[in-house]
Amino acid sequence: MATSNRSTGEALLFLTDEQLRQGIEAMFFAYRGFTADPDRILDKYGYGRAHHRAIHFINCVPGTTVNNLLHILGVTKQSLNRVLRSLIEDGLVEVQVGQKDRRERHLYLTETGQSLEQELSNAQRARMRSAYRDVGADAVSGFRQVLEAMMDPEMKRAYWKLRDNEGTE
Amino acid sequence: MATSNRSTGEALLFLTDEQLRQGIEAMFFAYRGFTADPDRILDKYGYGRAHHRAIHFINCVPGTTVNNLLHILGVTKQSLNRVLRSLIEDGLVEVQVGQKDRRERHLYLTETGQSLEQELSNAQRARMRSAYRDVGADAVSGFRQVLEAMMDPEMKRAYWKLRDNEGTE
DNA sequence: CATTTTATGTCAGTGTTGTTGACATTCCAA
DNA sequence: TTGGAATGTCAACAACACTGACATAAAATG
Repeated sequence: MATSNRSTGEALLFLTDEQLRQGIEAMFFAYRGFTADPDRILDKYGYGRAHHRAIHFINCVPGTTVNNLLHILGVTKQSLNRVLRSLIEDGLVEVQVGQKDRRERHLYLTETGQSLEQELSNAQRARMRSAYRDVGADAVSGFRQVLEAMMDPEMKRAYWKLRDNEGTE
Repeated sequence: MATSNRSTGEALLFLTDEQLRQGIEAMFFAYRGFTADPDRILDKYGYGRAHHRAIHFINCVPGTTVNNLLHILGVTKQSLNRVLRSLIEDGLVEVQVGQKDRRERHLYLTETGQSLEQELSNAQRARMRSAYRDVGADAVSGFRQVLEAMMDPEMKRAYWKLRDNEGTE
């Protein structure tokens, strides 16, 4: 494997097993940093990462249904339900029964929920902004390209759908 | 916050809250892709991500001690011990009492362990290689720069220490 | 040599987050 | 109207992280 990479010449040196291994480890350590700040905040309120993800995407797509959220987050409805229940009980998330289809539950952040979302995303953005600023626009563009190329096709669709929502609403 | 970004002019458009939010979501979805292939393999053997991480770094630094691994992985010894015990029982990891300091346990992959490590890292590298190839060397360089800038300083040291080990051994 | 520190391992208990299984509700179509 | 599909809820369980307490062994220090 390594030799076949090398045999293709210097132009593809960035595809050696060693380079790929370093990329894998960089992802591992960077993701730890990526979640570290929100984790500390969530701890204060007795929440975990699952709560953060739910809050993030409800804020991103207000009025989304449970089923919709399920697919974005990639967990079972039962797992999501536990998280949602505590967020609803604590008054961070509001539920509206669907008007067209009364099986559906539409989810919204309350003011309290929005306030926590702000606290979380401010912290996460601060780290991201600092990293972006350190490396410059070109590196950021490369970063985004690689991440997108690493996603499962299904996740890529979810990712673009979110970006489209943001653009049209 | 958003307005303060915009007021700095077009040169820093990549630092808008919206750009940062997209970066955050890209990290989330990409990390899911990043772990998806190994997760499927681990499932076959009844292992989880914790086992993968241990196997990866034992393979990377053969003879590492438990304490060393603890710091790299950022988990408690109780948590790591549960994972190591099952890997040792199943004959994937071998333990050698330290010769200089007999309190230390040095960890090595057995042949079986190396074989699983190969299976896992081949799958993970395949996705990484495909992503790298899609976007080219420049984008990969940017990717690596941003990841490194996102790490906690302590993690950055661990990351570089691993890269140095690889270079000198 | 006595004491302290370090490295490791274990037991018990807890919390978050994922899973399945069972079940209720609602909608729609045959 | 009856049966199936979609949606959501409740209960029980498993994986894996955590803390705290404790045991052992060996190195380091006085």
